[in-house]
Amino acid sequence: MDWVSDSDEKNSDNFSWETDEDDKESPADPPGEASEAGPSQPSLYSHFIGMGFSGDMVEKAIKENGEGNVETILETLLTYSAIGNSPSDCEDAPAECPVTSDEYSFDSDIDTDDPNDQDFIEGPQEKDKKLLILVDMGFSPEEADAAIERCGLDSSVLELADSIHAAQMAEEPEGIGWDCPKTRFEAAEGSSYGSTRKKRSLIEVKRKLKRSCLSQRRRDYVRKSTVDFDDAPLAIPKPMIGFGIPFEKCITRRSLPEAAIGPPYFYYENVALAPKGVWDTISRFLYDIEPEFVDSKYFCAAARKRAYIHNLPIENRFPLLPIPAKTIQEALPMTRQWWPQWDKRTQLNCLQTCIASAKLTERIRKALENYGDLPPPRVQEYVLAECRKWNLVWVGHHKVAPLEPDEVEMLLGFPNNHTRGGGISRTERYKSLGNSFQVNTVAYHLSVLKSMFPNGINLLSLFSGIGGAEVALHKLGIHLKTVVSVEKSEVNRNILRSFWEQTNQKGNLIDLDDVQLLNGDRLESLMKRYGGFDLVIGGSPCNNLAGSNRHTRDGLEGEHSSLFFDYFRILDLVKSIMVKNL
DNA sequence: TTTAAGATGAAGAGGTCA
DNA sequence: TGACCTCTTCATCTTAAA
Repeated sequence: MDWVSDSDEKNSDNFSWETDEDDKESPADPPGEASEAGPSQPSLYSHFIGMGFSGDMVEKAIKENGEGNVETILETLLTYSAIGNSPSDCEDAPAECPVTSDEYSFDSDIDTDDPNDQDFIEGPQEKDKKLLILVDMGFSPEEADAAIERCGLDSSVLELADSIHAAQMAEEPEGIGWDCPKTRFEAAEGSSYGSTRKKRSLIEVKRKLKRSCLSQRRRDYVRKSTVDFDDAPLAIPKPMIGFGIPFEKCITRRSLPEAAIGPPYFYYENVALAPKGVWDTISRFLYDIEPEFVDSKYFCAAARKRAYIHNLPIENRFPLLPIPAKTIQEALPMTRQWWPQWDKRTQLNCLQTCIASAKLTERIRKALENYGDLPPPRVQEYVLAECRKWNLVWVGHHKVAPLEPDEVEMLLGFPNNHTRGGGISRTERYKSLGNSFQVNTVAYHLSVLKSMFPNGINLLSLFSGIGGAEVALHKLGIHLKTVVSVEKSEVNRNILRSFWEQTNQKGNLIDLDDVQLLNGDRLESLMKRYGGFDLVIGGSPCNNLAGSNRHTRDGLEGEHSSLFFDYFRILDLVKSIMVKNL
């Protein structure tokens, strides 16, 4: 077993794969300690730099839109990228596109008297930034430098990359590419040539620009009463069974957008009932794949409405055995003797991060103690409402209680005592469990990997939490050759480490604490050492999406939930690096 | 300093009914 | 079809207790 923590990386001289290059501060890295990454401007700045935009564009876009509006900043950046320095270019945009040169002109907003804008126009700093971005895109420094010489420093990164690509096309023979499936670039361009990393990025940027125009149009016209099919938000299917559930008739075939096909496999999860438009945006970024909406009540005794976007096959899925109980009374048999006839619940609601207080259960006991087995309707209604709200179960006569952490572990499909011990408090256990995957549900989706990777898989696990993905794969009997796990919470990292040790894993566990530190160089280094990733899995924070959040339900622009864009950024980098190394 | 308790609504889906 | 209603929701913040 080889386990390496992020802190060990920094402190150990034995960490051979970590080169000195990795220690150099990249412009994509936020300043300060890794664990301090947050919503501040440097973080946003590095966030978008990591996506391949120039520093000046990012600064300008943040200045225009404010720090809080991540999606608008992104759309502005995509617009900048496509129109480059020529506002007139945007006039060639589709007629319905509301982006005018007046609104999004890049040059026209430059104040030549402003030293900041002067830096933007020209300067060594700008050249360095463009060089770095091009290198990060996968071009060699020589190619990047030659392109700047050819096109001039005023050229946009997009134009420079186009120029490099043109030079590559002139040099490379035709017919090089993936055998099957087609690459995203091939799909987009109809080319027979296997894509380079940047070539695909260009297509993506252009595609997103088009979509950003559509999105802008959507914002402008959505208030009108006319119904446009394209503008209809994603509908949540009913029943919420995704492509199917065990032992029921399932959909076994689907057509993925071609841009989504190809290594690595990926699997993204978040709350299904997010604010309107969130899943449209997530889907748009994740290669236009339709989300699979699944309620875990079909897999266990608790509801958990989640959506999953993945490019996994959906044929020949199989469930984990034994099949978990699907009713409260079967899952928690000790409650049967106390369960009143007038409480018709058979399943629990979503298991959240907080539980009911002792005072509430005391109030319920007092409300019931004056009555026999059949309290009056108003008392029943009050008690049932609180029971549904807090997932209370009957543990005695007139006595309800919140679930114990062990019971939550069991309902979510984790091993007994998975989160217990090792210094974790009861409150932290509830919080970590409330934020985790339902293992049986995820395992059902991942089960198709077992026959595809008989010798095990390399896993990049983003926002790992308490290791729901790792547990699911382990329970499926899929050997974990290498797991690069990124999780900010030390408590959660300790839980995963404990799982790794308790289950005698023989593979490598590399443990990082901040997704924002995973830049192209570091990913390439990891992938070079371990041979790439077979699966990129993660569920980014839901804090700003969840209905329970009364304070900061800000959608994907929220402080925590905007980390989705890091999932996308990292996934796109992994795809690009793997294509490049084919 | 850490942990737990208690108070804090709103968004959105879905059902019913006129 | 739209108004109205019920139900559900991977949470956050402040304060008190240990």
